[in-house]
Amino acid sequence: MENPSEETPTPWEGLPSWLLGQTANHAHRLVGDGFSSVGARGYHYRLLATLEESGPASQAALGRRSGIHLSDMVATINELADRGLVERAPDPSDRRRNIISLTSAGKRQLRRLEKRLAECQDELLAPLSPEERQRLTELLSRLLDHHNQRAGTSEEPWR
Amino acid sequence: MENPSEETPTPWEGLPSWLLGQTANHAHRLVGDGFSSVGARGYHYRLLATLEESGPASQAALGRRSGIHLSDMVATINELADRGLVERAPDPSDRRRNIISLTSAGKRQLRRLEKRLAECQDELLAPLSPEERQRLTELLSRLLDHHNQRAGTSEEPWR
DNA sequence: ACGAATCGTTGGACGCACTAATGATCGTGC
DNA sequence: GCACGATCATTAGTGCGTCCAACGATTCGT
Repeated sequence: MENPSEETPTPWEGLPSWLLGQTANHAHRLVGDGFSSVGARGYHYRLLATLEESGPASQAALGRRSGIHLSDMVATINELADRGLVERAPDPSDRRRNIISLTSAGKRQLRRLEKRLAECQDELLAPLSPEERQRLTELLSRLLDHHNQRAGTSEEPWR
Repeated sequence: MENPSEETPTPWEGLPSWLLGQTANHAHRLVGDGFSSVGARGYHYRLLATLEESGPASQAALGRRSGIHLSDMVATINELADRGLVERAPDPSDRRRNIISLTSAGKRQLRRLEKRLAECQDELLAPLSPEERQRLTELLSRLLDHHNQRAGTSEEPWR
């Protein structure tokens, strides 16, 4: 939002959905800036992290594990491969697949991103005490679980 | 995110910034769906609400009050004007300006949107008790205030 | 009267999420 | 053994929200 100068409060300003969205915006900007300061963005971190924790895998598998849409994997991997952080190699046992793996440069970049990320969490939660941070995290987790569940169950009726 | 099916938890899943973003996503979808069920989107509500509370005004003024970028006001007003919810008239006293005003159809639409919005808040916070809702709102407000303040102060050095 | 500021508008960008369509390739049921 | 359906990678395009750069037209300050 460009102009935070508000004399008269707007009707939507107190709504939880608005509060959530705005706070998430700040968080997003914080994290995004942190990432872009080392030439990366969210998808890069998510892919690198997934790659480290589950080892080399096909794009589709990585997409499932990281929650990145298959369509967006292509560009993300292109970008990372261009920077030499990741390698794309054909799978000899299944010619449809590419096997993506983390290079050592990729690992170093991941370390950098993790560091930035931790710093951002702290900046984000700066005005909150440790107990408050804990409570906020717990409340958000509950909300998220609830809504993720709803999303999962209504799609299950396949088969 | 397309695929919430995760066996192994990912490293970023517990981070406040992630929780915030995901929850905000659900909220955004909820509200967006609510709005689109009456043929509107977020900017429409914000503009209509601003219009009601501050009366007819120029696009620039409305942009400042609603936090909608001047560039985006054009399309928003076009869409609302096409639906007859808003009227664009030249300002006789300043030919640069258009004066935007709310029609009665616009007011009715605003009522609908407010109703949907309230329903969405409830759906969003469904798993939380009234006290928890209160606490969440308070924590988020604190965070938001903190970060909005930071944004405001560093730009002040005009004049 | 002149330059600075404001107003509306256009056209573009970005990040994230998602849909649809295509051509390869694989696997299974029959 | 092979046809059909599923899976994989890729391209292209949508949507929302946010923002930037540039433009002509107009008005304001001095």
